[in-house]
Amino acid sequence: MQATFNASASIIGLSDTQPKKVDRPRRGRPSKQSINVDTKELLIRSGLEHLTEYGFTASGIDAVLKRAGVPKGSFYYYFSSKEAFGKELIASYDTFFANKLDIHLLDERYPPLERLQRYVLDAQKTMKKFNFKRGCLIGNLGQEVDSLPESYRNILVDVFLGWQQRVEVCLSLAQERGQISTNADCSQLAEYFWIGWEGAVSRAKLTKSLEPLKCFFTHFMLGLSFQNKSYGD
Amino acid sequence: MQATFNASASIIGLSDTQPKKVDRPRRGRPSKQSINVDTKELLIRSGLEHLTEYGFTASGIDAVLKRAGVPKGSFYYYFSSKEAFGKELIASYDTFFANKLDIHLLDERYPPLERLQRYVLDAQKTMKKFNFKRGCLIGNLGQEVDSLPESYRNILVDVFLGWQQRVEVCLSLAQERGQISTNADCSQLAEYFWIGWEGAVSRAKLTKSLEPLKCFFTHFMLGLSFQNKSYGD
DNA sequence: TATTTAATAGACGATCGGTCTATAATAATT
DNA sequence: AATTATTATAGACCGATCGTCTATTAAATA
Repeated sequence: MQATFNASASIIGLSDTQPKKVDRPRRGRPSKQSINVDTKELLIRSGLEHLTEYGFTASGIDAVLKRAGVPKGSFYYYFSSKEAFGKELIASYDTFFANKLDIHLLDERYPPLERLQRYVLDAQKTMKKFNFKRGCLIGNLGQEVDSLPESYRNILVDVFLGWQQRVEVCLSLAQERGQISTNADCSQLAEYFWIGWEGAVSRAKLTKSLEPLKCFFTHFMLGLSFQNKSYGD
Repeated sequence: MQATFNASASIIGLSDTQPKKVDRPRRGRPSKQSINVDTKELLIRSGLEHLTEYGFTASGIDAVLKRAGVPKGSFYYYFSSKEAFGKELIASYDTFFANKLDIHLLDERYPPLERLQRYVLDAQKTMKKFNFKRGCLIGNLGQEVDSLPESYRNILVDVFLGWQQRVEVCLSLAQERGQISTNADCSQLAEYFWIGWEGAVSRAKLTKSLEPLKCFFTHFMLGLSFQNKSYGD
């Protein structure tokens, strides 16, 4: 499963996909040196925009194509099915998102817990930027997993595990520095973080407000302090 | 918006809706004394089963009708549209669910925080009973709200508010008894509960496991203790 | 018995999602 | 230069779904 990193990374870096045919390859076999991933990347990007907003079931191929300015016939040249398309979107999103987490959680300029907070602030900024229309692709698909191909289930679980491990590492660092008690289970805490955070993102989409994100994170951090004070030796 | 309470309450009390024509009214004008809400209730019940499992967008009218063993012609006799149907489902689910909460949270045989725990245990039992296929209708619709009629948004927000207020009352009781600090904001805590709980339900559906529910509630309760210890005067 | 009302039956059209075949444009081959 | 192979586009096509529509049945009512 090769993620098309450029396409996915662009979802937050750039403005919305415009339905322009400019710069897309012309009909016919292209020259050998011209790298023509443009159309495929455009479809992935458009797909990410749609699916983070509407989920899988409610997102039609036609809408994805229209947004990208790509004709329908091209779709099944690049992807064997909507299911396969979705898997590439997941991989792409995961690559982009895990990278984003790493950028924040491995940033040694800040203490571990502040890194987590910086990620949270980043996410808040992003949600606001898109007027709370775009949520988390993995959260969306997780919610509707029973309407999806069964093969998606394990993929989604694994993606969450990857994110969870990153947070766990960050929390363990905080633990080493004595900011969380040595008795606390950082793996459990990281799971707890993602469970609640996804709930918060969903609620933020619903209420079109940052408040749920702030509410969750505030109390999550308070909970961490408790782990520290009550279990510390 | 009148909720059909019997239909909604039955969603957990009884086994799945069977496509049986038994007991449904025959064709033609029924006798005056025979109360013929059966068909409508059957449709609501079937709709709740479908939508708690698959959400709104992925649930077709035909599937709901097939499960209930009701022919298509009847649907638009009882409901003017799928949108109107959905609103009745929400009202019905809310009535059922708020009642369930009240049963637990107002049960004076137990101290307030134990009541909340008893609700959580009840929910765990229910999710397991249905093999983690059925989640929370409101959580499902909340996630896909951007694909739904815009009128749904406020309705869903209000339903959450109602549930939140019930939990808030329960937490305030605990606060009166000194189990939560007087400084803690029970309204915020109740919001925090539902944000995280919905995330946990979604994750439990995905992983087909009780673990996320337990994980969230454990840490939520630990957080409460912290509120108590650190803010208490 | 005739009329009205309650409820079911299921055809129908518009739309849309997903797939497939045909075709165009260019590169590679000879 | 003509032929073949490859890349990508174009859009027809089928089936499913949503919502509406008319017809029909059966009981109550007058």
